[in-house]
Amino acid sequence: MDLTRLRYFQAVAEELHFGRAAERLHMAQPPLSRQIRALEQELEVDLFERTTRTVHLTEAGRLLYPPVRQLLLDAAALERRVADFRSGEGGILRLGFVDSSSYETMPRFLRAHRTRWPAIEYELTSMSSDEQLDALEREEIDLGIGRTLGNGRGIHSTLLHIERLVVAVSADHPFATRASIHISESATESFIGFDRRTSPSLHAQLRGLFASCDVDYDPIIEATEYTTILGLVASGQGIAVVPAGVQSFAPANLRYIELDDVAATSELLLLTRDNERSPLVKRAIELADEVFPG
Amino acid sequence: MDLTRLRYFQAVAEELHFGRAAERLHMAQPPLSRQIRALEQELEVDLFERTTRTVHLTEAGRLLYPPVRQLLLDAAALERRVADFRSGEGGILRLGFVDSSSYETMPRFLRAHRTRWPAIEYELTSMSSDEQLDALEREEIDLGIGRTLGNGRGIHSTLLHIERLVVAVSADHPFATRASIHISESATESFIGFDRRTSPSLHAQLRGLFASCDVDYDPIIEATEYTTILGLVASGQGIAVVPAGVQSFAPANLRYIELDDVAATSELLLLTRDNERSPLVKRAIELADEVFPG
DNA sequence: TTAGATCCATACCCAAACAGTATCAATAAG
DNA sequence: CTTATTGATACTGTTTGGGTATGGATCTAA
Repeated sequence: MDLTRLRYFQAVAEELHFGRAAERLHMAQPPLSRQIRALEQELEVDLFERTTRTVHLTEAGRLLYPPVRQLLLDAAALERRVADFRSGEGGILRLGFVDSSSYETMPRFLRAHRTRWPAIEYELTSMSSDEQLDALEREEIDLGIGRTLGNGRGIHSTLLHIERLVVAVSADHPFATRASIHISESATESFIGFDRRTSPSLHAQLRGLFASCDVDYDPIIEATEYTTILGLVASGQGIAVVPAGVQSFAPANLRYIELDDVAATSELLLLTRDNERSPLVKRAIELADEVFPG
Repeated sequence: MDLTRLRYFQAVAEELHFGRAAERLHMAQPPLSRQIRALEQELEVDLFERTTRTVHLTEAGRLLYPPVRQLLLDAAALERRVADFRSGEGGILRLGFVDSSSYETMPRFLRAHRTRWPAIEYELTSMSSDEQLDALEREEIDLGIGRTLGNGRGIHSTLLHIERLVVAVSADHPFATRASIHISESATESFIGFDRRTSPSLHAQLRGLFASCDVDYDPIIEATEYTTILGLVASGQGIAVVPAGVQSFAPANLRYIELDDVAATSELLLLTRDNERSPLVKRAIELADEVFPG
């Protein structure tokens, strides 16, 4: 079965006249008649009932016309898709993002991007910052939203947002009534943290921050999603240090406490390959500069 | 754009190896390579990035793969559709039915038919019995559910159901408290009836029935749908003689009264062309005999 | 009734498309 | 440095598809 023949079928089915259909298809009538015959023999059903004066659809023809029409429309859509891609209006962006960005920054970026380029499609994968750097190198993603600079690995980064770190505690924890605490006060706490194997650089960053206040940051439970971490915190199994962005995830018995320490921040970065040549990615970086100034 | 080339594209995209893809397509590798090149030139985009050792999809290739796969699945579905038709399991039945059958008999017939032949599609058109006879002759429908025999017009009929005629009156009408009446009692009533231009034979039938009791049946309002007629009756603008089947349509202030006259019946018939050769229609008649015995 | 017009089908021809074989060029592995 | 692997190229024979000319059937009009 061949799209050309289906196009011929559609034309004849709509005109119910071989001459006019041939004209519409910019061809002569005899080859059109022959192709329709060939299609009928291929399918082993008659599609038209013809006398020398009239043409009309058989039951099989009526049965086939609607889906054939749809198939041809879909094929045309496919061609438009290619045209969109060539014009730079379409394409596919593979975006990796850290789970903690999925509450604020990632949706905000995506919304702005979709508004500007509605024909572009996305392949979204949640992954840690370290996984993003690997995935960028292996060309498995085009864009990352993460927290780790990829210096010396051919990774370009654009600052999206400097976030405060906050402490998540359950509602019945002594800290819950405080407006803020110092890191040094948390020396005796049990921590719940992001999985250190998945995200070693995040772990190292927090460990360094806490060490500067003489606190040993060594989570007793680790998870790979913030909903898991915060659920464990809410059930009173420990406290967690998290980026401020996740605060929009607010179950009933969970409280977020500020950290007084000036250094308690984390940067969300837009990560791309240094040698990126895709205009889609370049324009995405420019858009990020507009949407997240400073 | 050609389905064959899209099939080649799909094979290479899935195998990521020209040799294996060619094998899968039962062809030699060189023509496959050439066809892929031709497709790329036709679309003016590169679909694969190839070295002499590796093949992988470009962005355009990734963008195209899912819809191409879908298009090929749709094309395969089209072929199955034809196969279903040839095997007699599929097809399209154009069914005309009188509005009054749409409350009981038509749905019952359709349910039985769909259960037996799930791959068959339907084109349902509400039309009067007389319109059905015309439509059958003009081959615009294959099957009719109506009340008029098409004797001498090459129409075959199968009895589905003998229905009592009943009288619909509004709740505050004198007849409303009666269990039954005689036609002769309705001599002074205003009638609301089915449009006589649309359905002359139904009008003639009722007129004849009432004349045998010396009542002049001459509706003052006529409509082409029973919901309209019964709405007007419910609002007290007259009474109507209707087949018992419509009683399942029961608004609050509407009452149905039996007719004592023995002749007050109407037959629902399955109408087909006498010279019908379609096995679909023949089997539909057989099914009707099973589902509506007697 | 007949001449003309209309319309789909058939016959024949040529050009373009396509698949096969043989072979080349580039790269990776030992 | 040799060998195996893999995609690209060159060349050839066959198939496919479209064009022109024409035939045969049917409807219309004089």
